[in-house]
Amino acid sequence: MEKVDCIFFQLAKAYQLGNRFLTQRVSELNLTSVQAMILGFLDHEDQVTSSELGKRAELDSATLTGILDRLETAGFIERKGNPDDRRSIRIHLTKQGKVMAHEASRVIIEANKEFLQVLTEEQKRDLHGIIQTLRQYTTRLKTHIKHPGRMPEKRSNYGNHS
Amino acid sequence: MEKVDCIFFQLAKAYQLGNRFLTQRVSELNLTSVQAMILGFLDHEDQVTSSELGKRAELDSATLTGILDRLETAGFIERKGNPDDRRSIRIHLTKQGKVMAHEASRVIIEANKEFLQVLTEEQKRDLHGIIQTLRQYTTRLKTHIKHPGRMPEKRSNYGNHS
DNA sequence: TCTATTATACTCGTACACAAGTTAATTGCA
DNA sequence: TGCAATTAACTTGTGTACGAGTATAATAGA
Repeated sequence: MEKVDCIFFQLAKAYQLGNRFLTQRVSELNLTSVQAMILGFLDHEDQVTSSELGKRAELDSATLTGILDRLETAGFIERKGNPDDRRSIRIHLTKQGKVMAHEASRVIIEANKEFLQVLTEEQKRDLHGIIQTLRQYTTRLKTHIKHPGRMPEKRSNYGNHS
Repeated sequence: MEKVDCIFFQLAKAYQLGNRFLTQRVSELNLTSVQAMILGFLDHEDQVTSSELGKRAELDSATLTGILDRLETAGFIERKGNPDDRRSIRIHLTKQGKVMAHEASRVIIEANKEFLQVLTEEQKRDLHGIIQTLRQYTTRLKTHIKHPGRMPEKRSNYGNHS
């Protein structure tokens, strides 16, 4: 198996290429690529809960917590408690966070165009369709979403702390 | 910018999807996806230097060092000094490393086929071509390969250890 | 020859991805 | 109503990506 024929290798390198590209573009804003994308989501809609944002960004809650920590430390977002559901939080952009989110969106759109400019319109459509197909079909085989049932059978002494 | 139209987002999720898929397949060997691929490279050609392997796997030397550490700890490879060039090392598979490398190759090939089975032959060719195009053209804009020249001008006191 | 440069492999620090597990709050159901 | 199951957010630990910097060895040029 040559690496050229290995889809996992090729996807990894394509991702890394895109990620380095975007990372460089947003580095002028002192953001990472992921932070910029999260701000982009928030630019589109503010005041969401962490789990809602996680669903949209398709991020693990552990990963998202870390990203939000850094965005909060940087002063771009704030976490606010939700009186309606005291488990959840609301994420909202600060004043400078709004400015930064708007800038991030702009840079991402720009980078997107530039990154794809080597492809023909047909190739762009093809790539879009192929990724959609892969994601739709393959997600069922192994998702990152927790399986609700089918745990490896613990019965009696579960939670037995004596 | 909807996330569907963001190539960076789509590439990231496609990669993560493939990576989770392969990770699950090679987990029966107690390997990570990257470890399996490195063993796959070594299955193809043994006794290479770290930098040579890094070039083939297109990995940063810092990243590769860590991966080799874990493969060495697991007993699959050994690092041997090279008398011809005392800076470099030779990586070679141990006895059980050879077995594992062969198994890893097998599982990767199998997983590759299964992962791509939802695509038509034409889509596979398209995807291949698109990724090649992106990687060839875009690599020039920002590579992870060190620029040999053009360092930010250090002159006199380089290596001045007094 | 001797010094500046380059190459090899390494360490360190930061950021993500993700599995697993925790705590507290909410919901569902008998 | 009361308890089990679920949910929200977080923590912990491991692995990977990568920028930056280090020590040692090899090499090229004056």
